Amino acid sequence: MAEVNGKIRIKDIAELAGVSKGTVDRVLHNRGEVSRASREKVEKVLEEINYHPNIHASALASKKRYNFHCILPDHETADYWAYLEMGIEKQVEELLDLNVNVVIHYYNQYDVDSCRQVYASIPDLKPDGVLMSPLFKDSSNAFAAKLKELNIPFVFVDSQVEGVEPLAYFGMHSYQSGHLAAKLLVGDQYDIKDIVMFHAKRKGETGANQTIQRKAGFMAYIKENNPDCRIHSVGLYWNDRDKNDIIMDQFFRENPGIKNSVIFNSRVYMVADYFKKSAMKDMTVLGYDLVDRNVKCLKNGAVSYLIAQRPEIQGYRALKALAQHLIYKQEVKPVNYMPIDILTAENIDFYVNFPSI
Amino acid sequence: MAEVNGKIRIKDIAELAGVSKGTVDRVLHNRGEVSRASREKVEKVLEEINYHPNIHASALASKKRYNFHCILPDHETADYWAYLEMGIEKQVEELLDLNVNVVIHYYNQYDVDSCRQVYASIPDLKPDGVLMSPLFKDSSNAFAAKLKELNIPFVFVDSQVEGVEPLAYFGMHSYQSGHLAAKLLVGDQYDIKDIVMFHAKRKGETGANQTIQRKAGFMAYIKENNPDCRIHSVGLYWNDRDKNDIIMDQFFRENPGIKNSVIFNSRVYMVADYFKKSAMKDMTVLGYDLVDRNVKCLKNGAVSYLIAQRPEIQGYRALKALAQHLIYKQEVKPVNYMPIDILTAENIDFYVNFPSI
DNA sequence: ATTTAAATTGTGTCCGTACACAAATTATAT
DNA sequence: ATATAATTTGTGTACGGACACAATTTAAAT
Repeated sequence: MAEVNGKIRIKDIAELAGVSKGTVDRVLHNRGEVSRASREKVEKVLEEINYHPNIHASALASKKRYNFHCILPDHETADYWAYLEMGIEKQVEELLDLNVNVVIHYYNQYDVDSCRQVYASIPDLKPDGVLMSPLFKDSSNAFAAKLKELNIPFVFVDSQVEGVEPLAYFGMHSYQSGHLAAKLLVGDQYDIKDIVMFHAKRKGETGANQTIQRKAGFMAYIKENNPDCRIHSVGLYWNDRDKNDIIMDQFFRENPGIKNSVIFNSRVYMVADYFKKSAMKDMTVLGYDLVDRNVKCLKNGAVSYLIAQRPEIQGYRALKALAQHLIYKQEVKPVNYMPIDILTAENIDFYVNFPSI
Repeated sequence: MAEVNGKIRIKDIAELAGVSKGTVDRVLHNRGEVSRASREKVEKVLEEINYHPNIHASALASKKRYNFHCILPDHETADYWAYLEMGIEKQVEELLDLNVNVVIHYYNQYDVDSCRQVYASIPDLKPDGVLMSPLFKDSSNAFAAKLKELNIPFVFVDSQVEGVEPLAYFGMHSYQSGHLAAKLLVGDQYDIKDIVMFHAKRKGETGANQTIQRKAGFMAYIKENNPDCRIHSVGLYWNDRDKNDIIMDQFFRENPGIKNSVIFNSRVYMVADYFKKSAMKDMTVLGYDLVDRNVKCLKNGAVSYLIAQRPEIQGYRALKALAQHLIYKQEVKPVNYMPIDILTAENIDFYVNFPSI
């Protein structure tokens, strides 16, 4: 039998220390001048008792106002970013009564300029904190440096960029997730000698950083655990299905018998659809992220494994990190790698149905 | 760019409706008598604006006191129940300033009587809510009925018992987790023709309910997807390592070449240790729950897969469910199946290092 | 029409903290 | 020693809602 309690308030501390509650307040929050004698009296009492401020009273009385700004790629409903944003919204609800105002800004993830434009508009808004997904490496780096200069704390979600330290990062350890992908796809089935890996044919500054890391982890695992296995790389155009069909037709004509494929992003449903259309049964397909179409493929067997990274929690925690730092003055863990979740037809339902926050 | 705000308080509603804040309060909380005219005026205003009570002010002003009682098996550090209890403690912290007092009672999970004794002691404590792990089916059922009769809401964690509906259940869908275990262990590797399944040789009323379900799901999957596969069942004594060695020695002498084994509880490390000791390499071993020793086995390769069920979150959410029901008067989802997490050497670190709450 | 009871409504205080401001004390200057 | 400034301390109010209690209105009884 264990019990918890103990209610001591500021006025109790004041009484015990023989000072006024104003002085206790000054000691607690390090504001205003306090004579050495008073400070010591209060600190002595604080050491002896264990005081927990009443967060509700504190929140209620606080006169401070905060403005947080979030910068995310524009997105569809029910895709990866939508889930991340849902997490943000959840945290917004909790921050509402803390006088925190949150604004979300969107940029086109295929257009560096749109992103730069958003970045440029932020400083004038005098944010108290910024949450951002630094898809564009260079621009994001420059913006982060600017925020650092302005002394505005910022957090990264989804991906990191080197150069400037954020208050916190929430996202996947991409390299390790590639390792896991390889383990799931071939594991120690040494009879698997060919794997096809699909990737996007894109251009520009666009990140891909995430997928590059994933791929690297994947290849490293294969090299170490199944060195005879060949990895075939095929580039696809996500927005041109007809072209893809031709590319894939040709590839599988030239490489029949390949049964294992992997895609390091959320477009795995496109590949799965192709296999379905081409009546290529018994393919083992692995991809990333729980977007609706992927979930469907997982359930009907067209995709064997999805690797997921709890985007809602990323958004929720990242925004919360700003509040913890600015409002509660708590320490914030700077690097937060998300769990790398493995989803199959057998466990997907419980994953999507369970409210993660 | 999206924004959220809008601060309307009770006194604003009162003003708009032309009544006093007391009346608004009565309408909002359905307490005391309110004339039809007043009620309608207030309700009309409420429909037009969107009022969100300030949870901090509400918590601060509330004069209610609550006593929650939790009933758990006694346990070691860092085992399944310890994690569940950590989740409870986390929630306790959040409930502290809501004037909620939480007491945890322990029983011996191998002794029905100790459990009955705890159950018997609860009603006198006049709990406002109860959280329990109903390992012992019959006794728990009777106790749940008693609580129902006393009109005390209760939640189940870990396992369910039929008969009496709890306010909420948080736990794994055992049957489906067995399915998943089978998929991971044999998947569509049709060359696997033998599997060994270890189970506890125990006696008494003790649940096992969970493991029975897991086993059933496992067998069903094998039967459907790999009907030629034979499942060998071996009973072990968890507290007698020497005896187990003899049993396993004999089994593997009689059945050489079996490479796949499964255990439907957290004692998988015992089996893994045996394999290690007996220099039986390349065994594929699957077990349940993230207890420390299992994690160690997973990392050093002695165990291939662990299936986990987020016990901290079970505890956290279950206790929270009581608060949501009693304090916030919110609806509570009655059945909450936890995600069924798949852990391997490749993703375990991120899982254990990520603070789940 | 009064009185009395019942129903309804309004007022005021408290919860624990933050913070502005006034009061008191101490230091400095003349 | 006194005036003045600087430092330190104490007091009071606001935050928004819960709830006790007083005040008022309406209904019932005589």
